[in-house]
Amino acid sequence: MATIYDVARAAKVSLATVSAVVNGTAYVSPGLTTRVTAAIQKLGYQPNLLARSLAKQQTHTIGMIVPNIANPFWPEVVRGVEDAAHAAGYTLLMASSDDDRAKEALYLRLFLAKRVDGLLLTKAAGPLDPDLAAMLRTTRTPVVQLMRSSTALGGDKVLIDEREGSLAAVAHLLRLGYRRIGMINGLDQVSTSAQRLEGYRDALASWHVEFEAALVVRGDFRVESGHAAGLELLDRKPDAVFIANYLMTVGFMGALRARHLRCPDDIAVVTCDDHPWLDSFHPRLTTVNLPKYELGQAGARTLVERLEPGHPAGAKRARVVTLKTTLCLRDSCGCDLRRGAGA
Amino acid sequence: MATIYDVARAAKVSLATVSAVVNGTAYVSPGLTTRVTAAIQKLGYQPNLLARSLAKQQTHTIGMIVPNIANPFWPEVVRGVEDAAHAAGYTLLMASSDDDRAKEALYLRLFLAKRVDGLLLTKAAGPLDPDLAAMLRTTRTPVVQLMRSSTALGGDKVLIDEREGSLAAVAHLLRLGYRRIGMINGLDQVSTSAQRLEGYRDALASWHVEFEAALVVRGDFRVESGHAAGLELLDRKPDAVFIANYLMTVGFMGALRARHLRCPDDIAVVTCDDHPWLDSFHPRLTTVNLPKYELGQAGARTLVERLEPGHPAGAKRARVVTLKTTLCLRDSCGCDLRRGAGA
DNA sequence: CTGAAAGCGCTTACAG
DNA sequence: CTGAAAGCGCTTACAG
Repeated sequence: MATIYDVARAAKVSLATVSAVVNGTAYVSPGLTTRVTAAIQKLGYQPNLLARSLAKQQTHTIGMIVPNIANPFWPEVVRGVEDAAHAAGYTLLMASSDDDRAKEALYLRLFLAKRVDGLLLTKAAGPLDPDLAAMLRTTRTPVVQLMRSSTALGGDKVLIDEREGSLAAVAHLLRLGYRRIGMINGLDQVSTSAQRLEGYRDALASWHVEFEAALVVRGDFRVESGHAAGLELLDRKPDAVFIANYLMTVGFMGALRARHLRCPDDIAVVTCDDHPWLDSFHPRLTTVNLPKYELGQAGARTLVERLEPGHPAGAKRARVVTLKTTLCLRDSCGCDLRRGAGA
Repeated sequence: MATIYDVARAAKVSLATVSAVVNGTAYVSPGLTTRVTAAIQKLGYQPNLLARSLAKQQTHTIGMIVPNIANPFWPEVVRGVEDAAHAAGYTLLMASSDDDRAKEALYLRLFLAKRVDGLLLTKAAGPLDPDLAAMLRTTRTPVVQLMRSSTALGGDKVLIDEREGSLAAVAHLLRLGYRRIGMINGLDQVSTSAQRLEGYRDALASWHVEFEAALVVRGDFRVESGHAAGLELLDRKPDAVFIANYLMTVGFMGALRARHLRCPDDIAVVTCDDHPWLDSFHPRLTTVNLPKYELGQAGARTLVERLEPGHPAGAKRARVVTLKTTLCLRDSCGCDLRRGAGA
């Protein structure tokens, strides 16, 4: 690969001049400019961004850590990030933590060592290694928390109003007349799980339905856990169930089949996270639609704003943006069966 | 951040000594070693990988370009890549091309400028810019082609035997007695589309069913195109249809609803790409299961092998590995309805 | 076994 | 407006 030296030599100018025309960072006379661009053309010169990054102390790369890219919730979020990041001139380093703190720490250190300009983090279940928190602080690497909020970390956050979404979902079930509403929640020590539980409890409370601890069981966002949680929950004879994500709902449907139960006839289901294909297959799921793409997009934009000069970095206060959900009514809640029944 | 200079000064040794203990690249006496490690501890020194990369001409980063991470086919592939790459000490730069050649070229140049050690590329529809092909060659950046094979590019390939998968799918439909089998294929100028069509035609041929060009319509892998293609195809009264991916099948199901047709009662469907949730919703799709995770894993491993020394880079011939599909029988093909009917 | 020096390919004051 | 020089933070021959 040709270097800036080669170009300078070919154009018979100095390094600084080449750099100036490449970056448009200073006026260069038309004559020299054409000589330089010609040399660049001829040599096929492409600036080495590694060297540039080292010199400028800025990589134009952002690191993103999600729990698991293979969980269908995340790809759309990543796409939002990718589009917004790219539009602002940033590239994306990606990794999955599997909600494993050790893995998360590993990737975090790695990304820091690679000198990403900033991080988009969906905190793995549990606290953040204090070492890491300190490192984040001393390196002054901005991190915006995405989807999940950890108190171990300050800074910007882009979240979804899970409490309200869950409340709406459970209130809908209550309105339809269901009274033994189970819940399959996500991992403990994850902020969304706490918020969803809160929404669930608030809905029950406002309908004066007593909270029954045995009706909420915990999963880990994966299919198998939804299946296991479902079997456990079904023994307690709920008439409806609210599930924290799609993959666990898939598992729950398997549990239903194992018990020869039908949805929504025997039991109603409302779940979090909508997908284009839910319309086409039965039972058509009623869901709390989470704005995935917008989440990623807003996250990346927030990070970029924090990164770009012009915003006196230290001066700007932490920002937290909260996106709204919408309830997406279909068949699995038993709307059609129950309409009016609970009124 | 502390630099290697700071460590050297604190430990009262030279740079080379610090480098030697950090990298374990040469013997250092126990005394100096402890002094150095103590200094590293005390200063919280983390090597700057950017500087290292520049010096070593090696970033331990690989770039991956997929058509669209939000298409549910890709996340699992990315996960396979991520796991294998990370296991070998590589980080992943990711981008979606949207099957847009210009976007692909942009990302390719960017990744090259960032000096990725190698690339995992699922070629966007259409040829590769000759400039880019030349650049890939002169920089000697290994690229392994994933899922799709472009003749514009030599080198390693990790593919799926789409022809055989499609043949099995269509043969299954023929065996059940269907004779007017439509096809919704993917984008033109994409190798998988050609192979799937080939499998479709071969199946028809071996059953002595005449190929009817009007029965194969083209989509672009997205939901809307499956819907539009479906409406078009349904006018031609097929009794079964083979669809090239999941998203288009989702769109096709919408077209079925619009025409008040049921699957499999009125029309049978077999599609490519299996998912955990297909078991839980109706109609339960019969699919050609594509080994997504394995594809990504094999791709990353192939690339890493090409990258690691010990394998005389130039000497090793291009390798192409082809993964097998399996037919996953469920309800949408009408197995239950038709068993024996076509025999 | 250890250290001084050059080099990786850029950017950016600072003179002229 | 243009150029020589130092610096970004490492690695790696090469002496000693």
